[in-house]
Amino acid sequence: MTGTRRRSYDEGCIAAHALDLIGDRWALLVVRELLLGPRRFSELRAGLPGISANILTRRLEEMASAGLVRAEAPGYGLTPAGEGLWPVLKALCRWGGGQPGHDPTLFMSPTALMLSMRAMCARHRAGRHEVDFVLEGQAFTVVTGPGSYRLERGLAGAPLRFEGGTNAVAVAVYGPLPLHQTAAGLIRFDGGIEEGQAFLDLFSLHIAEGGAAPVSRSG
Amino acid sequence: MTGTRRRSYDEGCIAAHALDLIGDRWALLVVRELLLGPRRFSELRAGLPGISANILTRRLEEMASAGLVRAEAPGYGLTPAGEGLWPVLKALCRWGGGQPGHDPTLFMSPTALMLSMRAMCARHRAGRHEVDFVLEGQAFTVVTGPGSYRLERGLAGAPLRFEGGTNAVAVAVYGPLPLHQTAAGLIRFDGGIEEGQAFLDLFSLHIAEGGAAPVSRSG
DNA sequence: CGGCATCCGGGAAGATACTG
DNA sequence: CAGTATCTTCCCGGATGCCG
Repeated sequence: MTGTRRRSYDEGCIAAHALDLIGDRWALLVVRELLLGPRRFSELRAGLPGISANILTRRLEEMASAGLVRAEAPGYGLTPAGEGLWPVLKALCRWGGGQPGHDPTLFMSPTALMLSMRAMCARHRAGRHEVDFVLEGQAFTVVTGPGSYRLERGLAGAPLRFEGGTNAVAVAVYGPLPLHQTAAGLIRFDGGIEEGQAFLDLFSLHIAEGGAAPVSRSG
Repeated sequence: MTGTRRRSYDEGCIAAHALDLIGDRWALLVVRELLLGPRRFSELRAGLPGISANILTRRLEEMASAGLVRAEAPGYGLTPAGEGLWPVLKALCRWGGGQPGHDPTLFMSPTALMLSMRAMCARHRAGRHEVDFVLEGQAFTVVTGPGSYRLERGLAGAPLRFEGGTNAVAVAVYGPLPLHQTAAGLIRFDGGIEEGQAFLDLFSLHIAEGGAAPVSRSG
């Protein structure tokens, strides 16, 4: 049987309502894995190695009945409501990047890294860059510009290209080492190293607070 | 004693890390109740009627050891890390407001309503308004301006003033009726009804994506 | 193999009663 | 007022098995 009546906060607060819909364990991480396009059941499992199959099945059912996910041709995709969760995930990334206890050596899915970069990019000072990524065989393209950030699956034959394990590329992006010291090791970098460094300099796990007003007063 | 080892997603993803810290049930709602200043244990319970005392105790302990909450003079307050969660809560509000199934007749805490308004205000087209609120005895002051929104506890003797039950005021703010039809009933409104309507027109549960202005319901 | 159903153990959530 | 103690309920998560 379906759970008939799911656990609810029973509040009129819209944040509580949101948490009624996507507050269950794994739910937002499933959204994360689907944000760049539909995925098959096994691909979802590969991106969420900690989830067990029956929990993923249950989550997908619940999220489908909540209107966030729908079964598609060979797998599952987000509905527009599900895609609307990107700002939530982005806010989580920007907050979580500043919190201690983060262990970048733990498993990271290619989608998770690419989305975290979209969340953490200082796009207001971004020049135009076209960058291809190949992370454990999965291809992505990033195009930055002043105030804009485009991220898609697939390759574009961009002048810059990173390839390697997701965690290794994450170290290149967020770690302290300059690109010319990183590239030789676990990842492969193609393109101009100066522009590659300029691109990587856009990303930091610790977001500058925006400068003006404290968060508690405005926002 | 402490839970020794808390459940974790064991991922390097920073969103997963964030959820490790504030993904537990009730955690973000506790943050919500504390965002406008410290609260006593009983005040937290009053703002979260669905939580039981032992769960609240446990959550506060865990959130304290995660560095989000600290025991203060008579109760509990947020640390800077905890206050940094406002963008997450704001994103949840803005997403949840557009999701079906929301029941505004359910319990709503004064803090929840005031924060939801800060999240949903179309502040880019806000004129300057000073508004006092008294919700079930709790006082708040809102000052809007173009692009700004200040919200604090306490009264400022503002020219506009709403008083009443939280849910009734929420209906006035988000509901379809114009102020002159609402005010007579469950809530009390003091001040110029035109300016009051202009103020209320800033708020909608459904955020227009590109910033297009929702239809005014004053006419 | 991909997807889903079922059974079971452990642990968190939840209700209630009680204590300093 | 601010929790603690205890009991029950339910969800999570692992293992297994069924069916396409």
